[in-house]
Parts: sequence; structure tokens; C-alpha cells
Amino acid sequence: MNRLQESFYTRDVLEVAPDLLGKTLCIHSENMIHSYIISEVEAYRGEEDKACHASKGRTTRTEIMYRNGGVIYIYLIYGMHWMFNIVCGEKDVPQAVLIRGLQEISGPGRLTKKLKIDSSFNGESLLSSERIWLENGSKPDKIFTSPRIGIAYAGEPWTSKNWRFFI
DNA sequence: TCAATGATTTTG
DNA sequence: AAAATCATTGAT
Repeated sequence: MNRLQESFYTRDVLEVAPDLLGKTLCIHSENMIHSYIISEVEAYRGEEDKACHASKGRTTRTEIMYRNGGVIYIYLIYGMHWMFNIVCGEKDVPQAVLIRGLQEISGPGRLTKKLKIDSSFNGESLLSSERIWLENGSKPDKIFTSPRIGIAYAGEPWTSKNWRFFI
């Protein structure tokens, strides 16, 4: 198996996020292995980043982001959509990458619905889980960047950081 | 353009 | 204990 290892995730989120593009997300469900190419991500970086949930400090909800890279952070938004995030960086450094889109699926809420990802994946490790992991893929030709989506409340300078990466 | 919908956080 | 917030989507 070609599973990505711990050293991939423990780097700074701004290195990991663009590096996730083109990688393969594998899900084992209903006796089948489904795989999808990651095509759109956003980086959330530290307590200073007002768009990051960890800006409120360490709480029961954000605790996951303070873990060592490679675990999954799931939360519900707008009362109906599960958001799928990958924790990055070293222990006690709250960083995560929001997976916003896969090659056939655009939209962070749509992809979790399609892949049947819910709160039961919260805290699951991509390094050891039997049902979800990442594998190497082809390197994308070109990577685009833009400000992040839906975070106007965060204010400057966070609203204008080009921390959204897509193919 | 805006209603749906619920866990988390704040006291609006 | 009650109200506001919110990394969205899909239907009008």
C-alpha cells in the first residue's frame, strides 16, 4: 500500500495544503474501495487566524486540531453539512486543511454526503484507519490560489490571505 | 435571493 | 436557559 505517512502531515499547513492537490483519498465502505483525487483545499492556521476555529482557544471541539498531524477533524456547519478537515503540523500547533472539493465532486458539504463521512470519523487517524486513508497521486500541472471562501467575519488580514488552493 | 437546520459558543 | 453564530447547499 502506498499510504501517505506521518511526516507528510506534520509539516506546516501552508506546505501540506497545496501538496494535497492531486493526492488520492481512499474510502473503504460497503466492501468496496472508492478513490477520489483531491482538487480543492483551504488552509486554517493557528490561534491567530481568526477564520480558524482554534482562534477561540482550546475547547472540546477544537481539541482535535491541537493533535499531531494526520488525524481527521469533522464538524457540522449550518446545521446540515459535515466538514472534512485534515489536521496538520506538530502536536499543540492547531492547524487543519479543509477539503473543499474532489475531482468529481465540488463543494465541501456535497463530498461528505457522497462519501458518507459523518461525525463518527472525528479523531480517526489517516495513518492507521482501516476505512479511510490517503495515497500518492499524480502531481497537478498547475495550482491556483485565491482568498478563502465564506470567512468574511474573520476580518483583515485573514480575509485576503491566498490560502485556498485548487487545480 | 434566501430558507433549512443543529452543535457550539456567547450572553447578542 | 436562551439566543446568536456559521469553512453551505439547493430550491424558488
